[in-house]
Amino acid sequence: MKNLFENISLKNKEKLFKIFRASTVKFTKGINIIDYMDRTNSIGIIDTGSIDIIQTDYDGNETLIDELKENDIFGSTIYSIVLSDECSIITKDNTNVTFIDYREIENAEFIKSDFYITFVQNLLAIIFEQMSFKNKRIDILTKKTIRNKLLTYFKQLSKEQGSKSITLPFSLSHLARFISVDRSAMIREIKYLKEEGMIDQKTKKIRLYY
Amino acid sequence: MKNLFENISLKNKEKLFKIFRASTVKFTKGINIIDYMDRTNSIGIIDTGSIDIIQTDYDGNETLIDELKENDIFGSTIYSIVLSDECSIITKDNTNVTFIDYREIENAEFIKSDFYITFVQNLLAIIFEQMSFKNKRIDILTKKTIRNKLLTYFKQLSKEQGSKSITLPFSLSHLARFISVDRSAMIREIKYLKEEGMIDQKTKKIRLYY
DNA sequence: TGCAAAAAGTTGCAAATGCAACATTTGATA
DNA sequence: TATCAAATGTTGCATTTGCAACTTTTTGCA
Repeated sequence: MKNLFENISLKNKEKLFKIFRASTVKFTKGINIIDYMDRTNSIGIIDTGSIDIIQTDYDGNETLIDELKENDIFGSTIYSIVLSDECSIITKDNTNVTFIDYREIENAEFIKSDFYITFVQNLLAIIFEQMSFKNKRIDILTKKTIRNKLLTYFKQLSKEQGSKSITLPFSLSHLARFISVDRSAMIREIKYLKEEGMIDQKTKKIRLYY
Repeated sequence: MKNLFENISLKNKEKLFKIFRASTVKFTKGINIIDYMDRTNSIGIIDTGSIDIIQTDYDGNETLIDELKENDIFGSTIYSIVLSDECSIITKDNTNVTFIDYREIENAEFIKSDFYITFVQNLLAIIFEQMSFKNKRIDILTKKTIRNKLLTYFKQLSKEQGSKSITLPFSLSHLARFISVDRSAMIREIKYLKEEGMIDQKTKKIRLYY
């Protein structure tokens, strides 16, 4: 996975930080970052660690909007409406985040320097990757039954891992949140899939027979 | 909405076309573009017209993955796994699409020219907008009931249109496909919302009371 | 290695949803 | 303006799902 400052020297990285009025902030586990950021114009890049973007609606239900890891980007420009008051950005580990002022991408002075172009290209690559990730999630979420959501996700993994034997990158509880269904209902559906001989499954190891 | 070639002269646009091995293709209504594109390395930009990205699974169910309009971008880099065989890209009108070779963004020779930077910045702006759109759709799709999907979507529109009186940008049938629920079940839920005094609705005009 | 917390798995039941098969209204156009 | 297609709206019913309340298993770590 590409890093935002890949192929950029430390010196030039510091220059970029100046251009973008960037600052790196260290958060401990379990902090809501949103209280620390300028909601209107800044983009956060995760240097190390990981965060969850969680929305809580009026009756207290929590939905996992997004989960971000190293090199992922978040911010009001990307989430716009989503990043409203009901939203929290919670660190899952000790996490370092670099905030840059998005507006400066458009009117930077050092615009013709090599490292500026490298930076923008890196940014582009990261965003493309995130786009792809989001499209895959939408592909799952638009399926109407838990069964089809699971099968779609398994097929995606199978393609990525190049095999009919796949390993889930996270726990089943986590998978349920990711595909946005009730955990127990999901496990029940997995049981049915096993009974019908569509899959074999033991915790995170799954073999597809379809 | 930003155009990919905003602030770029016709002459420079032509240079960019050369750099990116770009070509513009005219499609009539109802064509599946996917047959005409290099699936691995090209990005399509819609100059005029609109397209639907539709997935058909084994039992013939069609899901609307995405619907793109002028200036939107699509391509294998973005959709990766989604753009597999079950996927079709169908023109809804007469549509002009410019294909560029994505790899050339990274190793272009004219990299320091003004218009190249402008181009990349335009691309960035367009992608940010699409990201935001996708996040909003995920926000809706992760809601577990039709009611919450509707309320979430209405709230988004209300924020965008700056009013509690909103106008749907498309038909109700279309809305059902967008939030990926059964149309009749959705209309039933809208009826309940009206009965409970949460909203007023007449075709595309909706007033929120919550 | 033992213990507490997280994850996995089960089940009954009420509520929500999809589906099918209609009737009615709206809108485009010949 | 007559006509046909698309969109809207309605309803019954079977299926799917979420939810709650459990038990059992796994895992991290003191």
